[in-house]
Amino acid sequence: MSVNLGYACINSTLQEQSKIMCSRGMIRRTWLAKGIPYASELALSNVRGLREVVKWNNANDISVYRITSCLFPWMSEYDMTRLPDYAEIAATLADVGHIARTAGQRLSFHPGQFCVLASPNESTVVKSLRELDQTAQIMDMLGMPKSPAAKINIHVGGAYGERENALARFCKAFKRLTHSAQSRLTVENDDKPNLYSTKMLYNGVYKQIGIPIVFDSHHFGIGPQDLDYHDSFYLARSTWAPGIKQQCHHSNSRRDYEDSTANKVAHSTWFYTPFESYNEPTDVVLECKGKELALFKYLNDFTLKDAA
DNA sequence: CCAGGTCAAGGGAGT
DNA sequence: ACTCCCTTGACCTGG
Repeated sequence: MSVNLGYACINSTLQEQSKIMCSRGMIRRTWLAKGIPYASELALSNVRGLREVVKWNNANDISVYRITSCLFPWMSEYDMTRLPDYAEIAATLADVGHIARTAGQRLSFHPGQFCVLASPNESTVVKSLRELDQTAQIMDMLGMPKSPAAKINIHVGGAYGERENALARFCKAFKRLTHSAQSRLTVENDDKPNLYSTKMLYNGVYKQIGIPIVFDSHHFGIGPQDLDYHDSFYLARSTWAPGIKQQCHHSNSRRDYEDSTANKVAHSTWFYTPFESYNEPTDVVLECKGKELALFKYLNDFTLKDAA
């Protein structure tokens, strides 16, 4: 099979059947009240949950999985090595990494909307650098390769109507990251016309600093329109070094298929169209509300039919 | 025990 | 300059 499918963050089966989670966090008020000891407790609980999810993925032949960015609550506020449970957390993560690598399961991260390397605001950049460095530190604890095989994927952001300047700021800020973070960073095309297309990322990021582009099929449809799907896919594909499998995202619009009142950028629960990869070997993270159950349904609806 | 309001962070769009 | 919105999913309170 040329396409390996994966899913993101929550395993609904484990969560519902066994209350296994890896994204327990706390709101600010609780953080101020309970602080580091509670953060440590939650982080340990989260990485133990992650171990169960990774084992489950192996047992279910799923070889692509995005880890939640909420593993360590309030991570930016402390040095992870100072958590009271650090030794056990680190040992658990090492075990998780071993389990994943042994089975050839590819793990990734996708920090969210607040991580903006291209921001004109220096304090936002500093916070973003820290988040990426710490995320890379978790990859290191997992024993994952320092390459986009273990990708940490983000959006460029910070456009303010001046994409050229923002792209330049992004590349400049990139150089301030640790090697561990630089080696794994990837950028993704956006879902708004005023943000970045695959082509803009190719010229403004890949040609400058050489990091790969994650092609998102759904964002392609609603972002800037400057290339067709085929050319966007192959342009993104050309940024992945030999030996490191291209990774893409696929989702369907909730508005188009499930709820006409939903925002067009919202994801559907299930899939109505398969990812078009032109039969190229690719890893695809499915983004949908149905999580791993939608992955199984996708396989049933599309892949098996194709094989028949 | 559950429903529903709330929630660190950035940025865009509309006024 | 201001407000509200984006997505997501878990927190947490009050009933």
